[in-house]
Amino acid sequence: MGRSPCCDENTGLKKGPWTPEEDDKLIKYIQKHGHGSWRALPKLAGLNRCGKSCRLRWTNYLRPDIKRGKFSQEEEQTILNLHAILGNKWSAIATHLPGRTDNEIKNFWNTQLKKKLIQMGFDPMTHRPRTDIFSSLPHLLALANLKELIENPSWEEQAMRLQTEAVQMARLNQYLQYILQPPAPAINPDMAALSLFNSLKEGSVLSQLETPPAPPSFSAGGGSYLQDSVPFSHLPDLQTINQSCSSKEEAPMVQGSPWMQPSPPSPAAPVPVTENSLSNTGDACSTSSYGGTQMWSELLDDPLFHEIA
DNA sequence: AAGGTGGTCAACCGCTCTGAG
DNA sequence: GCTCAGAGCGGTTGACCACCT
Repeated sequence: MGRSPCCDENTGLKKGPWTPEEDDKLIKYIQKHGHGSWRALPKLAGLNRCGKSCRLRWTNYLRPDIKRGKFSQEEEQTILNLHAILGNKWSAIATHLPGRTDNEIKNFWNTQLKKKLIQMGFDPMTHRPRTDIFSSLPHLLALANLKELIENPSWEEQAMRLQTEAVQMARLNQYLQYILQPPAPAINPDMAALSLFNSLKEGSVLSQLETPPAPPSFSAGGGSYLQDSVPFSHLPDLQTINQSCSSKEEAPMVQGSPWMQPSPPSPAAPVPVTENSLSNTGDACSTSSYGGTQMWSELLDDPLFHEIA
């Protein structure tokens, strides 16, 4: 297979913007003969262009049924709806918007709709509330630390504190990698979570995110206690994330995720496995959400996040 | 007035898909 | 079933323009 040779060959064909004369030739030829074979068209029409270039010029610009100008509210909504279903299938989306070309829709999406969604706090790929907090956590924490550094005159204290927090963050990172890695290791992340989070709670930045403290009264079945006792318990269930992410539509987003890198078992000693914990096939799926939307929005409403932002 | 910056959009690049031989 | 040419598609680039400093 591979690439069409027509644009590959160094044939001295013209590139770049089309002149009105070229447009005129192309329009007249197609009106008279139809486009037929695009490859053959340039020669027949007397154009020093490759067929591909002619096709693009015609379909994206010269076609008589092209609708130009701003997208209407309805069109915008249609694009959003279709993109949520079809993803970046611009040509498929274009078939539902008479007079609009895939290129035009693609440009509109990239320059305007995408930004709008991001500003509204939605992931433009999944159309769901953004949940990439973990990926930006280090930056947020750095900002938080910077803020404190500026406000607090005691550099020695700050240095000590930062050092402690660095260790804690390293452990947190290790933990996150651990619970998000593939299921192979037969360990129970819930126990690790309890241990690690308890150790992180005192005096760390994490404690600022905390929900009211609760005793670690968990059942042997594992899992449910997290909901009650762990600072991040108001976040969505990672298993739900994984189930959601295993769907074909979202899968590409997690390929090669750093969260998937195998990592040594957490020092916060895991305990034998339960069936539930095993299904945690782990990727961050970091930019998407699902049933836990509300919980995420609660987190996002946390004053700390606003303060940092 | 000049230079910098950001947004828009036409056009290109390179890959995949499709159908004929 | 395989190969190849042509068509189509999505991502990216770069020219142009408007606005800002």
